[in-house]
Amino acid sequence: MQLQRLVNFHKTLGDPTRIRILALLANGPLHGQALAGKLGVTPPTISHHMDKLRELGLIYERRDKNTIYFHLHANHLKRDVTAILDVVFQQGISEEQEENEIMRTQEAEKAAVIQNFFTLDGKLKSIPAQRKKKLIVFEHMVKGLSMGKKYPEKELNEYIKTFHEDYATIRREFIMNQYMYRENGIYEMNPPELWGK
Amino acid sequence: MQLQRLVNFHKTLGDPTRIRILALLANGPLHGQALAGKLGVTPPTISHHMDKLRELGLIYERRDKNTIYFHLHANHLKRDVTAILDVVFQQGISEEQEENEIMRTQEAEKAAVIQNFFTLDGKLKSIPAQRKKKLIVFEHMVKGLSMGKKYPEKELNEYIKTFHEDYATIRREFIMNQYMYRENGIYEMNPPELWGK
DNA sequence: GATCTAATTAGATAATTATCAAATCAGCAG
DNA sequence: CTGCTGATTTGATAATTATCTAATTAGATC
Repeated sequence: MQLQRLVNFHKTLGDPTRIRILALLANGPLHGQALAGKLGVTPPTISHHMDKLRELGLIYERRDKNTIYFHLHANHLKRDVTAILDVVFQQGISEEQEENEIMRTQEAEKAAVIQNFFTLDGKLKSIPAQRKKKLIVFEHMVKGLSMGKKYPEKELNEYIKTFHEDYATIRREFIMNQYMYRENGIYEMNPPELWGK
Repeated sequence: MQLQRLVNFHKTLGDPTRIRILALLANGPLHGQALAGKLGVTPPTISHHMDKLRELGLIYERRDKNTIYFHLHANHLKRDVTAILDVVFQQGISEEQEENEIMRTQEAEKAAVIQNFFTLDGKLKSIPAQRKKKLIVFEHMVKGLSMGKKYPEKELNEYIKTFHEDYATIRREFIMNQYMYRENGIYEMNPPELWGK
């Protein structure tokens, strides 16, 4: 349940090499040997750490020829870091960021949908049939992409595959629901005002 | 530095017994044997875990006769949990909670003062002479108390002592600057609007 | 001072794990 | 098919650490 995963999460972050890996990946993807070089350890050690980070859903990888590029799942990291507060205190986070009640309820609803449709390690169980829920799920996934960055179709597919194998359907939905737009094969995020319109 | 402390923090939270201790203390102070009983471990084990939690400044203790009550420093926990995001990403937290620029600047200023006047484990190095900085420091300390709760002078002293040994001066300042008020020996927080007035 | 209670310290054990070298695997380019 | 390159797996080692029992300390009470 909850506790064991929390323990794993913090145990995994409780290692200097792994924290440094996350910090390096925050500036963009890197392949294994590059990480090994920058950190002064051997490739097997990187493999070992990547296993643990992957288990938490904090990274995903994209392959190019023989080289595997590791990417940071920044939104997962941000989401999971405060999870311990939800366990230690009955309800999450602190008073000052409760904002107004409407926002809170909306967010709670979204959180519930995400809880339902994603596994603990961040995979999408299935695409919701209900439009409203579908949009919540898409928004969650799209938040892991960077505003202003250009994504070749192949890279976008790989990203979506970290959630669900049917990347083609989801990529099409991204466009249909205005989360992204395509310009001769290159994808880019729309501003949030357009999402779901 | 930063990194080693971050690692320690997460390593310490990476243990089920310690997380359960924090969750128990979130509902109010408990003494060692009570913790040992509820968790099904022996008192030495509790001592061991308390050492680690104390090192991080996540708990403080108050003695009553032979019994030592452990309290959770909830504000320290909340503060430290997201520290890793500041390290992994150059700047802290996420965009959506940046609020307006003025708030951000004020908060940054406060953070700088707190950084300067508190040690890493949450002790107050000295009482600032400048009034403005002093108020920031007091506000930080007062935030660890609970709104609406009544504090006997002795308990308030003990709390303040977890920051600085000169509890008498600081307790007096709390009153003079309207952070708290006293009613026949019992102290209680004022609403935030009055603080520093 | 003698005794009681609660906590801590000391010492031991078993489990976990970060790391490396060596071997193996998986694509890719001739 | 053959070799090349980067990643993973295997197996070993050293370090860390959660937990226990036994011994000790620190206050309080009588």
